[in-house]
Amino acid sequence: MDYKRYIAERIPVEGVSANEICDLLAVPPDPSMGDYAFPCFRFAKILRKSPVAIAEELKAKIPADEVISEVSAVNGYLNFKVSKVGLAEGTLSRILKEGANYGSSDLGAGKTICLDYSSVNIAKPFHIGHLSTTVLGGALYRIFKYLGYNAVGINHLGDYGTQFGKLISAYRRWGNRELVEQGGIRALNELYVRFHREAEEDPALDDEARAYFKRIEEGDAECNELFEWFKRLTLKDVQKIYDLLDIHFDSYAGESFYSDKMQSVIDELREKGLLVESRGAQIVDLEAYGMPPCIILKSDGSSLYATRDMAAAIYRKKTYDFDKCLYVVAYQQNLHFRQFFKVLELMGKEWAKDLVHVAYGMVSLEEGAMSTRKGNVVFLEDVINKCIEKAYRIIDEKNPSLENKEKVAEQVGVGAVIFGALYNNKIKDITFSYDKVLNFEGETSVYVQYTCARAASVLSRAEVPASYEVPQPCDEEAELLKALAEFPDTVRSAAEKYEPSYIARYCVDVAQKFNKFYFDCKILQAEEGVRGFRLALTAATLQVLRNALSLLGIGVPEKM
RNA sequence: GCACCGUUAGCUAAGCUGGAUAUAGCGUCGGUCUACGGAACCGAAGGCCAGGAGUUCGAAUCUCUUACGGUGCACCA
Repeated sequence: MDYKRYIAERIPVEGVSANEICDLLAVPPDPSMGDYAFPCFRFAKILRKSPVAIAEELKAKIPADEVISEVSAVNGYLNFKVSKVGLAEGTLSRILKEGANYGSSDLGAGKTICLDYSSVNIAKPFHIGHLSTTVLGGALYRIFKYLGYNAVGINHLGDYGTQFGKLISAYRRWGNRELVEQGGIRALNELYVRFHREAEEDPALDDEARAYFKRIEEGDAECNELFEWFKRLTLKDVQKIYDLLDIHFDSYAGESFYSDKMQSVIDELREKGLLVESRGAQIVDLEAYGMPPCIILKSDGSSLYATRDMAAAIYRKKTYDFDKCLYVVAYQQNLHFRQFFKVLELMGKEWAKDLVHVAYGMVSLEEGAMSTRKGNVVFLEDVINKCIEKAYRIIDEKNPSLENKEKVAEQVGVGAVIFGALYNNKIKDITFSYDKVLNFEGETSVYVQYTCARAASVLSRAEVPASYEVPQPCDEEAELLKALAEFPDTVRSAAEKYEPSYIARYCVDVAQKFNKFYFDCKILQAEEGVRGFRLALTAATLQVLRNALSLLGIGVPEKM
């Protein structure tokens, strides 16, 4: 049940609706003060009474009942305690009944949300700079699905541009079939890095690359065949990582997919009189909006990123009729998104307001920024493998007899990588360090998984009885119950704010509360009349943590 | 120069639409301790919430401003 709502309906303040009161209800800093608090300060002026007096008067008007067990007036706050037995019964029965669906809803029924994330570049290996978009997008995708939305995951492949001319040039000069077949994407990357190194000495290489790219565009069979091969290799390589991270897409329509869909955008811009010539290029002037112009066509007549993105947005609207379209892309591209969103708005697309740039902070190394061209990158595959290895070593040491250690080590190691990327607000920059990712203590996924393993271990020794008494919960139990009851709200606000970190932090909060409970209260040896309840509480905790972690793409081993 | 973002304990961070003594983890020091899994639990030390001004009964939170840091600003994506 909704306690806030229940309480709000019983607070009689003249001229203030239950809805407004509900919004004002807060949670006191210390549970001993109460479960909910109503601050009376802002009514002092209207009612011409002191907040303390208002609280006292309201208190007199609210009788305790089977839900509200106590009302008190303290320093202008009206504090409420709710019946813990009621809280326990309601929360536990709901979680155990709904199971894997606890926290889900039909909030988004009938609505479609497109999510553009990960967007790998062909022939470039996945490095830790791609982790955020992939893992954030993947989590949001699952969260929205969980809330009943029709989510469309789009991997907007970076498969268009002169860099592919460079790649073909490098391959022709220094590569061969065997080399690339054996070395895969890393071999391609080395060719690419070498091209840049040599092009610094010999600028003629750049001309050659441009010529090759032109041939791709013109449909030259040989060049396109090579390019398709590079594309296949990249997707195959990256799929390994997507499998580990539990990432899925419904569409792989990338930049090249839109190469024949840009002309109509250009025509429309021209028709609407938005396109003007400037310094030889075709632009949309955005000075009135405090932005530099959005370049639509270069002076040589070729298209740009913004043009393709607009074509893609229009295509997506037409194809999916989305209610929202999210772009999970680093904040460096902030201006670019503001520009092309504005141009679409100027074109009269009323749905331009539904385009959202979900910006996140950048990842750098302790030595500074990463650069694929210069070759100083940390490959995601290496990071994941190191984490899995470390997990394996620890399992081997702590629990040598564990079955399927490899599988468990994978869940633990991969979980650490995902969790590390999702634990903080997405906008914050991250300095990557192995020490941080490989830390398995404290506020980490490993701590949460360990908590699950403890709960699962208890439950493997005793089942939750079909019916059980609910005693007056102690503080540790009550705190845990309150946290469990919050899960549906947490999922909703994570979706609203596009912040999977809310869920990650929630997991740690629940785990901490469970561990406190676990330490202070015996479960299996509890006296009759308490044991069933504690088993149910344990089962409910495990269920909620499973649900929460699965939204992040993290698995829960039974034992570890 | 202009724009956007950030600045909270030694380090890494929470703090939702302003509300009661600012919250965790790591690290440090001390304790629980022979267990329903110690990858745990408890306690201590550690803070002019970058500086200043304003709005308000009340500001880490809102506004303005300064400083520092990051990012972006015309034919790359």
